[in-house]
Amino acid sequence: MIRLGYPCENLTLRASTNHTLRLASLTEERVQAKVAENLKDLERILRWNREAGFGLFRIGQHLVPFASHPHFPYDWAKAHGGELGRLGALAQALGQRLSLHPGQYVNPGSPDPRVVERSLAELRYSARVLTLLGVEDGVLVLHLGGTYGDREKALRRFVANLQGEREVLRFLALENDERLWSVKEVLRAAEALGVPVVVDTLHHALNPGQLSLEEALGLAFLTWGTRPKVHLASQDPRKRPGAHAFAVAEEDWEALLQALPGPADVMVEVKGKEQGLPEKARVYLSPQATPTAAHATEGRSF
DNA sequence: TACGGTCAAGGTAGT
DNA sequence: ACTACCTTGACCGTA
Repeated sequence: MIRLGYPCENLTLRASTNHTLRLASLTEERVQAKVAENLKDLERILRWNREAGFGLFRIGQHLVPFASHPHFPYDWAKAHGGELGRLGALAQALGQRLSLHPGQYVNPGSPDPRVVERSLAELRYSARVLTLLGVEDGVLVLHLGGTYGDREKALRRFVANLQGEREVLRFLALENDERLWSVKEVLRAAEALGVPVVVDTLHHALNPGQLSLEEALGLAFLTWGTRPKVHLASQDPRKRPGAHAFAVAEEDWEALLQALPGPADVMVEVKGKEQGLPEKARVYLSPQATPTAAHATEGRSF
C-alpha cells in the first residue's frame, strides 16, 4: 500500500502554509495575521486531502514566520499551541500524516558555531510545531548540508551537534542530496543518531553512490519504526540537472514501484503539487466521502 | 490590480 | 569574484 502527499501548498485550492512577511515588517500583529492565514489554509488542505485521497502533507517552514529569529516578538508556542493541537487532532482524524522540511540554511554540521546555533533554533522550532500538533508519526526531514572540505569531520560535527536534541531527534529523518551525501553516507549519520532515512529518488539518480534504487530503499526502510517515507521527483528536461519537473514522469513512478520493498508514504515533490501525479499513481488515491456526503449519496438499509 | 525586484539565514559548483 | 541554485514562492513598492 502507498499513501501519497505533496509539500507546502495546494494549487487547486490556492492554499498555502507558507504565507510570510519581510523581516522589516516583523510585528506581533503582522505575524499573527500570517499564522492565522497559514493555519486556515492548512485546515482547508487537510480536509481537501481526505476527500481527494491524499494521506500526507508537508507544512511549509513559514507556518510561524521568523519563529526561530532572535527578534521574534512573542511566545508563539503559547499563543498558537491550542490551535495547533486542534489541527493535529484533525489531521489524525482525517488520516493525514504531517511533516516539515527545513531548508538550505539549516546546517547543524557547520564549522561556524553561529550557523550551528541558528540551525538548531530552526530545528527546535520545527520539532516544537510537531509536538504541539501532537502527531506521533510526524517527520522532520533534513539534509546533511555541506562537507567543508572534510567529509568525515563534517559528518562527525553534524552528529555531535544534534546529539542530545531530544525533541528534534524524536521527529528527525535524514535525506540524501543530489551532490554531496549519498544514501549510504546518510545511513551512517542516521544510524549514529538513531533516526530514519528518507530516500529521494531524483537525488539518488544524480548521486547514487554504489547503490541501486532498490538497494537504497531496502536499507533505508529498515531504519523506520513507523511507515517509511520516500521522496519522489522527476527531472525537468528543459532545466539543469536536479530541477524539479511540473509532474512525475510515468517511468519514474514505475521505477519506484518496482524498487519499493513494501508499504510506503510517498511525498511527491514537483512544481505541480497535488496536480503532478502520473496517471498510474492515481489508483493509490483513496477518496473518503465525508459523513454528510455519504448520507447524501449512499443507499439506506432501512 | 499587475508587475518586477527582492527577500534571515549557507554552501557548492559553474562561469 | 560573481551567479544560480536549493525543501517551498510570497511580499511589497511602484506604476
